[in-house]
Amino acid sequence: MARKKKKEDGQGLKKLVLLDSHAILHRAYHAIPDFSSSKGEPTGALYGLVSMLLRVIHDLKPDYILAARDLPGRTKRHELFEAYKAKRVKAEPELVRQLLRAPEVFEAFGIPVYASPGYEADDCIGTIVKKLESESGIQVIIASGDMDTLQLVSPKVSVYTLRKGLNDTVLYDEAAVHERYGFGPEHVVDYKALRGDPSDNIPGIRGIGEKTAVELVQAFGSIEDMYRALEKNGEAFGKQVKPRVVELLKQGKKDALFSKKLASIEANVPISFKLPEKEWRLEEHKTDIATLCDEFEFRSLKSRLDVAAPKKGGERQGQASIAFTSAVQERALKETSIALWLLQSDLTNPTLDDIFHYAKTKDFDKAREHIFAELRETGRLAEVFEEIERPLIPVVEHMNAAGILIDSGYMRELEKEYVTELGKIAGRIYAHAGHEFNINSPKQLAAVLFDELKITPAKQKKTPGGARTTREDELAKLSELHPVIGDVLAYRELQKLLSTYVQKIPGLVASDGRLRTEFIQTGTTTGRMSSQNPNLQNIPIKSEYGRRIRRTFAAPEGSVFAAIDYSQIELRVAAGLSGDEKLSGVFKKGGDIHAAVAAEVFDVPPDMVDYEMRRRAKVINFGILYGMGVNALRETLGKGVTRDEASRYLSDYFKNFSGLSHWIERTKASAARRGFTETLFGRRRYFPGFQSAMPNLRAQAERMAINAPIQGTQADIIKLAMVEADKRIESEGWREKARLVLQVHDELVYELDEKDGEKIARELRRVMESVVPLPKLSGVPIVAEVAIGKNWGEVKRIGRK
DNA sequence: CTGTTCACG
DNA sequence: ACGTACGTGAACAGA
Repeated sequence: MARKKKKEDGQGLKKLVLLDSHAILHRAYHAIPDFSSSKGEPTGALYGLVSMLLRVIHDLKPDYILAARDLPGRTKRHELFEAYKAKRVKAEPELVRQLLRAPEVFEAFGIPVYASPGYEADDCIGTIVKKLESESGIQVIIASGDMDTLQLVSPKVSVYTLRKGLNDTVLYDEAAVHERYGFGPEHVVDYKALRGDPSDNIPGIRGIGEKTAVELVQAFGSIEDMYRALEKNGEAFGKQVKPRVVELLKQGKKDALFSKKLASIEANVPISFKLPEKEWRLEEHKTDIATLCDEFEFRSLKSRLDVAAPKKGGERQGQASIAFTSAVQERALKETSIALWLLQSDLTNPTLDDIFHYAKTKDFDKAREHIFAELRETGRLAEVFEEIERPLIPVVEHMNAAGILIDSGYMRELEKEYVTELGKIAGRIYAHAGHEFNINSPKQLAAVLFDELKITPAKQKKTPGGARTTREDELAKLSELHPVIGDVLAYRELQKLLSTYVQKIPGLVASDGRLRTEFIQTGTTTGRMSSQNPNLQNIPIKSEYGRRIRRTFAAPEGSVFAAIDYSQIELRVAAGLSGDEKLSGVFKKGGDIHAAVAAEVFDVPPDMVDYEMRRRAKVINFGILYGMGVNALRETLGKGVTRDEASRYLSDYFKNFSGLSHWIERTKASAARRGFTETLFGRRRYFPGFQSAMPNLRAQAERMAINAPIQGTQADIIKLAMVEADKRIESEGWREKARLVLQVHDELVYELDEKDGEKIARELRRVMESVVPLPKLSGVPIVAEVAIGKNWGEVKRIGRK
């Protein structure tokens, strides 16, 4: 299977990997700063280099490997521009020591290194690439620590680079460059010419940032074409480009043309390049690499090489073994980083280095042993690992791989509409202000509102940094004072939705139409998951403009979405954990929890609870979950509620729900005494700073200590539900009919076969509701609701039947 | 790179 | 008298 796939991918081409040695070393040096051998010699950059080489060999399975490097001394670019790479000349001695030893690594791997005095590695790479492009049958992949070589991408050339840290790699081919920038590789230099590149000291045009540069290149292509358009017909140009930008372009023409020269990679470096006669084989270099790993004390890297003696035949045997051990290693790294996170919940998404650091060893096997031994000592944490986190790994992997279908056409419609609307609102704001300014700048906005328009808040709130705040909730209080406030609030909402979602998502959709996030199992201190690149756990819903964004999340032909969410799960958990009889009683009886609590707190019969009473009860209910104090409650209730009233609400609440009140006190005390809190299933969160003398810090720790077991138990429950639901899908034979696509803390979204959707959804709900045995939560039932629809924005509740 | 703001639960 | 709600990720401005 794997072999066949490989052939199709490669289309019969030989793969050549071209490495930028120093770029990788620099990157690795900063990612792993304080790695050293037992003799105290710094080895982080070298470790990163070897790790990257092994990764490249495993991921790309090259037929040839070459490298290029810079030589010390002035380059052609220095002659062009004195400041060029000024920031880089002073490398730290720890890095220099490692740069000097890098040739040993390439020697061991049997990789030839090209260099030419006066030229940079990129230029050597450019030259080699150009020579190879005319040669048929070779596919080139440039492996680099930065994005400088993107301009070389072509149908036969792609760039393999590190997104962040050392483990997250990405492969840019032409389509990926288009996806990332909205223009092709041939215009990457034009983009740099405008925007500049601070890390390379390419100036660009001051005042033009990423966004403007992208727009200009998309509109005009090369900067030469752009300036031609500007000079030939300034009026037409002015219609397309903001006056401010036109002015910057005129002023900065010299800078732009010069920057383009600096950013351009040369293809005429005098090197005698010839394709090696023999293809590169891992098998032939294994012994040398192993010796090198011993020398540098890279035990875990050596173990990636350390496989059973190759069997006869199969020319790719060596590489297949590496692929296999690497997969095993990755899984072991996962199983281990989760364990570490359970022990140290503040250490979200721990890396290999965190593991080494914690276990005080660079031997992976020893580190793993150490961490799991500690986990077993705590007893219940080991259970959380075995029962919840470990079985969850494949479920999350599947969810990440599945992605979710996006209706890109609809998204583009939204973009047009939002852009138009935003323009109108901005126009009104400028009219009020009497001039244009950057509404996105809190500083400029504050100046306009508070100085120029003289809008005076009753109480001028400050940001933590001391500036006058322009936060939504503070501005909302001023809406009666000036009509511009409403426009500013509307502008903010739309601008946020537009830039964060509507304009961002289409560029992230893969060629199969699906958007893939990375759900991180260890992403929070409380036990919840997080989602990134992009974050799909904060897709809007509250406003109509926001809800329409959810409508672009679509079920494919023949499928429906089922969104199954827990109903008031945190409050139920609080009732269950505390065992508070009244609160538990309300949940056992069923019905409207906020109204029921209002009846108790305001001491009226249930049918006398009005809208405002229910609203206040709801605010208090949520506040309790976060350990809210009197002042925060007063502020959140709003509507002129006084401090005394707020204080009375709280005391009435705790008088009524004394079980909850006692639980809160017990939890605080226990956190202070033991240094951690525990969820229903035994997950811990540690509080190192609980003993702080400063009252505000202590209060903050107390609030966290109340919230952690509640939020954490909720996380336990939904994670367990994900595992159990997956088991059910397997045992019922629903693999083809049901797949989990999203988890949003209290909600699971499945893509279900249209015909059996309702049936399957009801069963999954039952699974979600039954993962916690009733007595475990003082008899408080866990309830989930099912909603079904063709897209995420239009799911409709279905009954229980 | 930090501070501010804001989307979600 | 006061800086007081928990947990995230992301865009943008400005240094």
